[in-house]
Amino acid sequence: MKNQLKLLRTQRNWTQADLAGQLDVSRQTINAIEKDKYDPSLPLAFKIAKLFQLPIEEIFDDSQSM
Amino acid sequence: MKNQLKLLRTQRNWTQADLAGQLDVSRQTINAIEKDKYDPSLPLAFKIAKLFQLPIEEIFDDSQSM
DNA sequence: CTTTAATGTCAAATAAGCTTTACTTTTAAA
DNA sequence: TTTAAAAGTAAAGCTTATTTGACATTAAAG
Repeated sequence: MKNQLKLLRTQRNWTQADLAGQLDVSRQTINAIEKDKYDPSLPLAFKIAKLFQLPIEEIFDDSQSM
Repeated sequence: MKNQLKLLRTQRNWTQADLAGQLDVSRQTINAIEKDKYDPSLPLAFKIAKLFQLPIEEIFDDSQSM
């Protein structure tokens, strides 16, 4: 599943560690999601969407997965 | 995390097994999500949203979680 | 060029999502 | 009221998400 996390983060001049801090997850989790190692849990996806004030569908894109 | 899965399903007169079949998951997975035993993965949430043609935020509600 | 912050990655451990099998309880209809 | 379908539940096992800790690579600024 592709996502816009890196774009949204860098637009705000946040480091992976900054974003991780705001979301209460580890820096490695942010890195893994940005690098498409795995998808976030649904609750984490909600938290991300809320932080960026965007619908989940505008941040994550499942068009090829499953 | 609360969700509208049971409502959406019963509105269509689908059994848990029907829905599970369309989503390619087990009947127990549908039951567990409806009974709030756990949250679906993000890819499954996308699949559910696509099936019901609704935004994820209109099916799932994280207002109290995390 | 060198230092330092940021990013990438890996391994081991734990937690959460999901499956299968199997059984019990509820619902509803004949 | 019996029967069958649907829903609920539970255990064991597998997969994926997340953490921590550690180390390597990249970038960018002095």
